[in-house]
Amino acid sequence: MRSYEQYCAVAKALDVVGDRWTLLIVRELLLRDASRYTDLMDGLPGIATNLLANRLRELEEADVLRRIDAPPPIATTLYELTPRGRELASVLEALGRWGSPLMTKRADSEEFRAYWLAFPAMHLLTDAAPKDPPVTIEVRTNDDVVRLETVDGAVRAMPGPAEHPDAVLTGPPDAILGLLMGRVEFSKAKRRGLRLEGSIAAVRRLQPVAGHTAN
Amino acid sequence: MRSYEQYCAVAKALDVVGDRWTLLIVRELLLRDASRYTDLMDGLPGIATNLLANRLRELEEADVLRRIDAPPPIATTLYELTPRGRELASVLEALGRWGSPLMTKRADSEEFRAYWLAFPAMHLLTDAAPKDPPVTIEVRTNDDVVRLETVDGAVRAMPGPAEHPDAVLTGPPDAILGLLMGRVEFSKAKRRGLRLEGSIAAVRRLQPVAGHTAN
DNA sequence: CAGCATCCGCTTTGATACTG
DNA sequence: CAGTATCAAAGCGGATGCTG
Repeated sequence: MRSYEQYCAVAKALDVVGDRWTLLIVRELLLRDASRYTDLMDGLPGIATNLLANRLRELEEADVLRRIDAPPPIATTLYELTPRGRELASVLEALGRWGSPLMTKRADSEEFRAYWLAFPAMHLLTDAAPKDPPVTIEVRTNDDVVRLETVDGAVRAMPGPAEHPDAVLTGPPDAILGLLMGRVEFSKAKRRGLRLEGSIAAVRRLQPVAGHTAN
Repeated sequence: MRSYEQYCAVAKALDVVGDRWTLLIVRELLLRDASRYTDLMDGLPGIATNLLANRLRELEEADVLRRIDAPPPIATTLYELTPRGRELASVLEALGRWGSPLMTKRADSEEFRAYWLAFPAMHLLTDAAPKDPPVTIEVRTNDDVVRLETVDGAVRAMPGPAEHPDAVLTGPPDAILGLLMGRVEFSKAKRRGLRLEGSIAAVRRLQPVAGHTAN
């Protein structure tokens, strides 16, 4: 992208990360850590392969990410954020918070990856009973599995199944997200295809932070 | 911009504000409140007039801003952010914070407006002596004047001159910003063209928040 | 197959000119 | 002042081809 040529910190930041796809590449690397080229392609449905290659080069020059040549057993290059790149987390968090009210019903055309749930889980949910023993909830959606865990009053999301989950949520992503964000009643979420095994109390421990219940 | 077609809050946000120039339009409206079309043109050096017209229409549809037809004496349309648009302040703040280390020496080609200083002043500076009586500093740069005031430990920036400033800083924007952000020594800032009238102690009350002294 | 580079049709951008 | 109209150039998306 052409520089804005403005002596302003916001414009300078956008000179680096304002290009199309750029912040979504950072999202992928924040959520999945070191990734292969093909992993990035899979997590960025719709991107053109030449464009991804260009962006990776630009972001490397801008010290946002670095490429590492994995040791012989793997034999592929990996991309990971630099410390400077990881500082973009606050930008992504603010954007995700602002975009959260737009996450209503999912259109059929919209792509989804289960690990994307880690973002709203971490930033938009808290544990309503932080003193109680931690809970683990397994979430199965889009043919993929993630687990949500309460840690010190916060909520963490990790890829893969849970060992002994307190609850298992299965169903379409918009029903699961609607329930967790308090936008959709449990009964309505069930009508949208949501299924619950285990403790509903464990699910109710996850509460949206103020300002995100509406809509 | 084409939608990313992803069921992800960050992608949804970027669908609305990810276009070129869009977040800078929001910056202008955050800093100057209701603005005329020509005011926006002036605060966005480099934008094409048709592009500004397009963006304003899109942002109005997205409930980010609204146009108000000012009463007869003014007889012009004004643009102002909606509450939803004002919530983008956190995104701009995160971007500005991240871009701040890039604000080193100003290139001759880079445009600058004095009121842009309000952003770093508000978000990146604090009052080191909040118990003491508040101070006012007048900043003259780029043929324009803004004043910085300490309020409850924070720093506020307002357009226009101060009545009885404790200090007056005059000089190029990068010297002023370098001094305030602690990146440039006072003596070096003077060599870059900075001039100080009044109390240097008043200026030293303004301290960068943690994480922004380096570089 | 992973990691690109090349080509091509289309859309967006930026510069300029023009209008009520 | 507040835009609209026009057009060349750049960027984007999709398909395909090349290399280890």
